[in-house]
Amino acid sequence: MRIGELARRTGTTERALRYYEEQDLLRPARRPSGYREYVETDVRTVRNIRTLLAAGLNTVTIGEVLPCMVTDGEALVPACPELSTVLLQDRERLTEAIDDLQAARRVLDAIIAGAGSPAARRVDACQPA
DNA sequence: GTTCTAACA
DNA sequence: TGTTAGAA
Repeated sequence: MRIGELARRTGTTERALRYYEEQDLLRPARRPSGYREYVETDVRTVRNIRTLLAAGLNTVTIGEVLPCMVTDGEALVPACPELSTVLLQDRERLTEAIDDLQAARRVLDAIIAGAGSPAARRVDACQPA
């Protein structure tokens, strides 16, 4: 099938599919015309890629993990034992990212709270934006 | 009408 | 990632 059909059947865009190929997540063959030719199993692969992307994994990690994943109906299930460590490591990365964002929010909250102080009365210093 | 590559107010 | 231009 060509890129348009795969995009339709996976709820993605052609742009995304070309990007996945660029990241070596998909290896579609080429027709003499230059058009990409996808196989039936690519439908499932693309769905798995999207699930992993939604889990916050980057394309490099997805490339490593993808071949070790088997789908059980709707669920993606790890098929290799070493996989759990990679996934747990990524979970830590997400936890750190969350901590950083929470710290940023605390700083912003402090600034917002300052809006009520006397120093905030210098309206002449405010630019219309 | 569909896809391709390349590039970015 | 969206979008678009220009070509096949």
